[in-house]
Amino acid sequence: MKHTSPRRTQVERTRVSREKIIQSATEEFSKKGFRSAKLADIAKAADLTEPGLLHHYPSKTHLLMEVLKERDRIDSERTKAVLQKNNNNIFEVGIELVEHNQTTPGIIQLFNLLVAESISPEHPAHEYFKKRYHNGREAWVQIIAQGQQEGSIRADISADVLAALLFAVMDGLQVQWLMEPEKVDMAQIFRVFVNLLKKTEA
Amino acid sequence: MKHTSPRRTQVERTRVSREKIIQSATEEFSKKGFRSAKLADIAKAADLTEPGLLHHYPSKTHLLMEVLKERDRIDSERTKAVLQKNNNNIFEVGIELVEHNQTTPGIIQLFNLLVAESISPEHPAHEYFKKRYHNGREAWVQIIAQGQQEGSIRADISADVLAALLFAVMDGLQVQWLMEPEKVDMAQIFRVFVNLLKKTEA
DNA sequence: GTCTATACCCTGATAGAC
DNA sequence: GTCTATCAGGGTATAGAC
Repeated sequence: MKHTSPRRTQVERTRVSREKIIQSATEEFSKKGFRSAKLADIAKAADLTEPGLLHHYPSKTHLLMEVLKERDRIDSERTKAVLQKNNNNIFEVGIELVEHNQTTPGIIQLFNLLVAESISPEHPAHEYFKKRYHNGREAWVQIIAQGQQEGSIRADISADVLAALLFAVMDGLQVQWLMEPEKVDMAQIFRVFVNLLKKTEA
Repeated sequence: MKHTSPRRTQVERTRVSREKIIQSATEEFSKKGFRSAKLADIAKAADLTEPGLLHHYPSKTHLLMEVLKERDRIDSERTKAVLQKNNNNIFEVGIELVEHNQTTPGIIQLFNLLVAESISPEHPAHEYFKKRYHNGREAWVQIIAQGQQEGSIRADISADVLAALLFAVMDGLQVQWLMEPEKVDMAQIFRVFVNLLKKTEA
């Protein structure tokens, strides 16, 4: 009689492998960026050889794109949940996002590094990040404009400019935090900034 | 009789070569970052072969360090001049720096990319940028604290936090600007931010 | 100071067996 | 689906002539 207990279908095996690969790839890209991360290292961390990995993702670039897609999926779910929970309140939404970011240094470094790399037009993720930044700013402009209409956000500065500043503060604090994690409390500093955006009594 | 007109001493030839090398290296590192910039390309742009370049700077890492040293020299001179000219007025100093940055996209991208790469402790410029950020923030803390004592800067937020925010806004705006140069006016947005720091009438 | 030639390693990707 | 073997290409750095 055949021993059957830790049996897996082909599809399951594939799913498990791919999950491990994406996870390892995310880590390696976080540490080294796209260009200097090595397929061999990613494969090793996923308990595979290089050709084993390439069976699932035909090239390094494909792999990067899958990593980004997966992050998008996770992040957009999170953001949607936070927005609903806080009823589009910019103050709470922003703060909650920053607080959450402070628990995932790896992911923050991944984006920080890939954004910098991808400024060159030849970079495989160039268009991806251009769009991401554009859409991200647009989304904040909407939220801020809404807050201005409702009277919770100061209206003496345009929503465009406020969104750019908010975005800039988030990005900039991340760099400082990655440099000196123990000395920079992103969430605390961000809270102070958000208070600067509140409508002051006339 | 010997023809002597475009004659150069050895020392002069060396100086000219090195200047060209540093300039080319700065450009290549700006475009590709340290890890994926190629010595051959740098050499070519400086009208040299690779071994010709390596005669002056024994390794890629040495070359990077010289590029950074040179930028430091130039930047610290500039900053000193601006500080004196504006009598340590944080508003004018910051704005003038941002305005100047907006004319040198290459340099901004160089630092943006190297900072991101150098978060990994193994990166040759890791310590360099850690120090640079630390010192940079310290310098701004001093300037801001002075402004608070003089009564030009709001004192309801600590100088530490204000410096972190100022630094963050500068860095963050740079990324947005590199992404969409035509859509982001760093200086204009920065001016708005600086106004948020001014002391409000009681 | 600069060159040609070359050593040598690393890396992404392919071929083909199991 | 995963492996071993291997290739092709590119990258830093050195040796040694001029």
